[in-house]
Amino acid sequence: MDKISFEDVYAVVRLIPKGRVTNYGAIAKYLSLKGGARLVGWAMGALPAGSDVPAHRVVNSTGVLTAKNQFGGTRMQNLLEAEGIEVKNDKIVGFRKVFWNPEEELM
DNA sequence: CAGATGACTTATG
DNA sequence: ACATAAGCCATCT
Repeated sequence: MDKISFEDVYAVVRLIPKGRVTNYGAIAKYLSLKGGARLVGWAMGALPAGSDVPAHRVVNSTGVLTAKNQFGGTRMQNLLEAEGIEVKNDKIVGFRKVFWNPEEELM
């Protein structure tokens, strides 16, 4: 595939270990989409409900739960806390520590 | 085909 | 530190 598609993004998101999070830019970069962070977000937005894709583990570069609004309330934060991720003020505590870099972990 | 849109990122004032 | 602007790519209208 020359261009990325939903499944490419989903595949990476599915690989995110429990208790870890990543950002759109990292996924985009892993897919060779240097500045295509928006595409990742767009793919997430197209993510059908009931999918086995942990979209709640994907946040923006600052560790803020930008997608919590789309999850519909506190559902996203609840899921993250259930995995051991601390969330304060819609922002992930120690984001740099729980950050999961696909380029480093998957190589 | 051209313009608009988006769960983003980085740089600049 | 907050606000604004520009850059990025796939899809939609």
